[in-house]
Amino acid sequence: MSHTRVRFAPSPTGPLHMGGVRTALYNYLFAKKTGGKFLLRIEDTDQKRYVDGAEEYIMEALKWCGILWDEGPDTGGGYGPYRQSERKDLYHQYALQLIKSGHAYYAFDTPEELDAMRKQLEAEKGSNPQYDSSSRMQMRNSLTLSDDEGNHLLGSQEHYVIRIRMPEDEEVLVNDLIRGEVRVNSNLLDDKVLFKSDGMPTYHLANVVDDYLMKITHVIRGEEWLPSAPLHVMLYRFLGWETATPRFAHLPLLLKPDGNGKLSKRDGDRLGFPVFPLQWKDPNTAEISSGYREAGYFPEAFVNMLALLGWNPGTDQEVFSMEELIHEFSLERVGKSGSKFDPEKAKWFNHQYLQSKSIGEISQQVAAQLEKNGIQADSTKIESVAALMRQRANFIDELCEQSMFFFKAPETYDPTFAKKRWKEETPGILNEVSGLLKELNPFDAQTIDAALHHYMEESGHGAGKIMPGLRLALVGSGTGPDVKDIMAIIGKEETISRIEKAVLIVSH
RNA sequence: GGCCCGUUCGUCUAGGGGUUAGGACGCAAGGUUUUCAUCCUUGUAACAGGGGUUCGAAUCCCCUACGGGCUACCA
Repeated sequence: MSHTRVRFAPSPTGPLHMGGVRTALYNYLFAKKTGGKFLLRIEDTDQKRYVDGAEEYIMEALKWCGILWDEGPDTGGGYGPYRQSERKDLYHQYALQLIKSGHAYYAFDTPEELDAMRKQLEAEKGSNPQYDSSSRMQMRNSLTLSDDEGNHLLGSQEHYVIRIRMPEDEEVLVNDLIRGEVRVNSNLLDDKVLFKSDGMPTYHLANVVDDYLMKITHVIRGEEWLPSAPLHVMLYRFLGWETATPRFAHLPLLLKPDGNGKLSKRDGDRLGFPVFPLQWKDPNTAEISSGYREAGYFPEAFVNMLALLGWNPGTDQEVFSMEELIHEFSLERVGKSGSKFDPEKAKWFNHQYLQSKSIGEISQQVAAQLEKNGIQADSTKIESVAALMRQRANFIDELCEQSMFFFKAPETYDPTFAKKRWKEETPGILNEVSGLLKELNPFDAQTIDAALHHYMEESGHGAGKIMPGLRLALVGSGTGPDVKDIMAIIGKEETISRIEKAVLIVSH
């Protein structure tokens, strides 16, 4: 059995959509699972739509996700170049080959003529105007023109395209790994342009030629390509590569969380979640689109979430490392129907990873985030805070936000909580507690806890009389972890000082 | 309009003739005897509709409805 070779072939027309990332991921998983190669090929045959920085963005995004290619524009490989614009000279000969074998022809129709044809056909037939076997003989092409005329036009620098000559009434079979056999009659297929007047191939020709030359064994791509798959099958046949036709797998689409339709950038803006892996700034409009990386997602969580959107292992397991995904993945377990993206579940995945990462790694990121907010602290303290606070958060920045009081004494006190829990006797109690805390040594959570309980017994005050006041003094609000843990982390001096300050301020 | 693909809790999904239709997210209630979270427990909720096939259909077939994709000298 020959080695599997799959490719991800994005077009550098902008940032990579998360649906595109998922396509890349499934290709990658399939390649690694089967011990094959994963290649990255840039499909930049449309120079009009080329966007500066898009190619770099795609590569950076894939790398961030840990989706690494074995062959690609930067890494090279035995089948390069991996940018279609650099393969430009390759394609013409195959178009020519098709013309010679009678499977393609030159067409000279101008855009205006094509437009007129469509309008006329629409009027005549009521619908479905196509450049196909039924209409091609009414157009200006090498089939209808005399050889002399045709040659003259070709020689006179007149713009022309090369179209496939779709045969009449033939059944075209696409064998799809996900959907089974899809049959289409060739009468429904039109004479698609294969070679454009600008000297570039269209996607259809280029992807078939490159897949063949790059020895691609499996084409795993989005469902939007299913309608043109029969055309690609025909191309393999006409080029004489029928036995080398790759297996196809058309992936279901990623849908918007509400309503219908595929997930778009608009939905992200509207519902407040990123649809791109990385932040992107449009070089033309300067418009900024948010990314998962900048939103605080771990790449592992992002990838994990994406993997489960359309694929499942058939077990209850939901958290997967990349290694596990590679081990478990199979195209057979990819679903057929589109998946609505659920931003809430995405957060849940990040929460899972925030819990399972090492304290060291979490602390490092917390420290970096704190520094951005102008806070420096020693790593031991940050580690304690991270360990105590991470289970309450989904993201690093959320963790930091909720942990600010560890590093800065409260300047205001939540009035609602104060009104409810700060009683007349509270200052007195807090003064007693603070006096007691002064004597504690060591000042750790266990000792503090014991002292607090001892005080409760002695004084007869219940926890409800003591704790809320302490919390307000330490945090400034009614939220947070156990007060004894807070005290232990901020230390004796700071604890005493915050209590004294609160006693002074909260009671007015 | 035409062609193609699809349809199980609100969402992601398991299920491949016989199940109390399972899990997860979300939501709700209770618990962890200070809060807010986390966490644990419980609950909530689905086979689009109609015909077949069969002793028996979520599972197989057909039709309808609905949804989506494609229908460029874009990918």
